[in-house]
Amino acid sequence: MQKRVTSADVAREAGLSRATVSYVLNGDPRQQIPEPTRQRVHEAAERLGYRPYGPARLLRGAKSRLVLMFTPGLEHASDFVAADIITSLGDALSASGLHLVWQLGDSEAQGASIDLAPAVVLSSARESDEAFLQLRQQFSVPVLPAFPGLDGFIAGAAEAQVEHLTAQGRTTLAFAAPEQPDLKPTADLRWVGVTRTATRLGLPDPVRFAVPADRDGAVRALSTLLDTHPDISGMCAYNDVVAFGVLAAAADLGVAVPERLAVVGVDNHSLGPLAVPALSTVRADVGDFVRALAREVARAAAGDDPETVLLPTRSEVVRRKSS
Amino acid sequence: MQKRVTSADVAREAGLSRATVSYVLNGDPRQQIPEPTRQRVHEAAERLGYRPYGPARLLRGAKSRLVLMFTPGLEHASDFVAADIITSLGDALSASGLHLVWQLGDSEAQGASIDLAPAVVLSSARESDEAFLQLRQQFSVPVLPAFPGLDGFIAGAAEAQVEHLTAQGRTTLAFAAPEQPDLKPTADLRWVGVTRTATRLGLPDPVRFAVPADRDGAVRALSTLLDTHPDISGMCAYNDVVAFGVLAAAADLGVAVPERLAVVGVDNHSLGPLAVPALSTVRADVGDFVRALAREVARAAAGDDPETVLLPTRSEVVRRKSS
DNA sequence: ATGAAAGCGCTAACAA
DNA sequence: TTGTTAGCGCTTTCAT
Repeated sequence: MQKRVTSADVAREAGLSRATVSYVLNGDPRQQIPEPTRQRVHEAAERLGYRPYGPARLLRGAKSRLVLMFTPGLEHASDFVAADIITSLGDALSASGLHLVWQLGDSEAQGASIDLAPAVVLSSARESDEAFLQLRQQFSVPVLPAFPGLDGFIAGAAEAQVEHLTAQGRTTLAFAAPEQPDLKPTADLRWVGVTRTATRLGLPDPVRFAVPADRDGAVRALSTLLDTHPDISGMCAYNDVVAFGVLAAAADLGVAVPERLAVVGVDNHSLGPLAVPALSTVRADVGDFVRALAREVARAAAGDDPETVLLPTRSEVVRRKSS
Repeated sequence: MQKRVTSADVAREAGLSRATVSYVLNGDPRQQIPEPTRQRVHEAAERLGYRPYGPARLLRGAKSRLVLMFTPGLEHASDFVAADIITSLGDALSASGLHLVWQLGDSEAQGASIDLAPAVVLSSARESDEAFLQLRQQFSVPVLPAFPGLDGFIAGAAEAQVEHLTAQGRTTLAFAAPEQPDLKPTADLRWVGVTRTATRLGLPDPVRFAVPADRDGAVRALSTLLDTHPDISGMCAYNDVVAFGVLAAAADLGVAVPERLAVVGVDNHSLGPLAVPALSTVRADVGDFVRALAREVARAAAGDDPETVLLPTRSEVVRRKSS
């Protein structure tokens, strides 16, 4: 553990005071430092490899430039557009001079919150979730939802699916739900969107069924469904991953897609175009949302009042071969 | 921005000194604090919602419990077993009281390194990479490769692929490379593994070809390949994602898999079992590696000497329908 | 234009 | 057993 290079070292090296060093390095506009002096400081800092020490700076009262995001797990990150959002949010925040870092888990911040001094905390949990509240009381900085308006977003995707299938002349629909218990809340939301839209369009009530994650299970589930409800001709999948399960089952059962059964997923998964047949899906443009969220985070980091940002509720169809 | 609750506040509330508060809260074994006093402190802290302030603690010289990991992008996270490794590494580190956080980008740490005081830094880059060196000079703490021995790991996967295909009686092989330029280095490594193993087994030289990310491009590429090299019967894909492209192209071209062409990917992608036909793949058990890496990181965090940890070089085949 | 010094919140050596 | 205090590295007011 090499000794830390401090601004005092730089000052000594440059033959100046610590104050001058600080002025130069932070470009304090209220000070007039002659050019030669600036040079001396910069050279000394360079020579010594000086890096300001964050904790001291923060202790002094500097505003943190760190944004800490909590996500339960990595799978979740490939869920909906999360990966997209996270990546582009990072970029957008950099533009405001903020740095996005990321922690797995939903609130195990106990330890991290000690060594970490974020300006803002983001959580993938809903504002009403236990995990979210825990974060609120763990941190003394603003805690924001990373995916505000998720409910409307989810329902919107379902709406787009149903409308699309209807436009293709498929009116008797099924909803393919995932089996994982932790996905239940989201799946329920999507299901509500599906049924509500079906009702609005005057379609028969859709049928909900669960698709096991394993292929054999998926085959059995689809087989049973089509046996008991032979009139079903359109399938809204919870997401593209579930849709892959449906496509696999259809292939194994010899069910022709889209002739016999049209399938639509959600999320625009990168492998969708490579499915057999290529998977139709639904996706929302989150560009505006991400930019707005980044603005919102920057505002919160600066201590300004929040402003409501919501995920889009409109999704557009990406039509491929499966529908 | 509410005023921060300090240990002085707790001391005042409890009618004690800051030192006593600190002793109690940190459970200093060298002090004998009577039980009633401890109670008073804990109650006061609880009542005020006191949380120790990290920066001050670190400034005082506490060792950071933070491990910062750099990953270029999220796609990379779905690459090889990275997602697996990262998730389980986080768990393993928690067991040692360390907290894994994560930053996208390879060295744009300029800013973050200021507000962040990690005990150890991990980078997905190779030790010889520019980005890696940059991190080394940016941080004054140990910087470790997150995927040490990646070269052997990659070559090992290729070896397993070739051996598997050979065992299936496929001796004239092709290697399906991705087109993305940033994947080139890794793809080259895999290619070397493929050719070397083929040579060792006395097979004819494999043929390398690039698979565009889009379906049409993939179809054209595969079509051309099979036209020019009609004797090819086995395909090693760079990874499962590329393998999906090959499967899609084969389906579109009416090339029977595995009868006409056996396909093997790498990574055990979660969608592999749902491909049409289910995708054979190759994967290494990284459990031991992750545990060893966690130990290594903990050791580095404690300032102990490093010990070499390497990714496994042996991969096992997950045989499914495509081979 | 530059320097001296205070203080952010915390821990630990030293006093009482 | 508990309190006093120095000092970690940094910024910034105030004095020179």
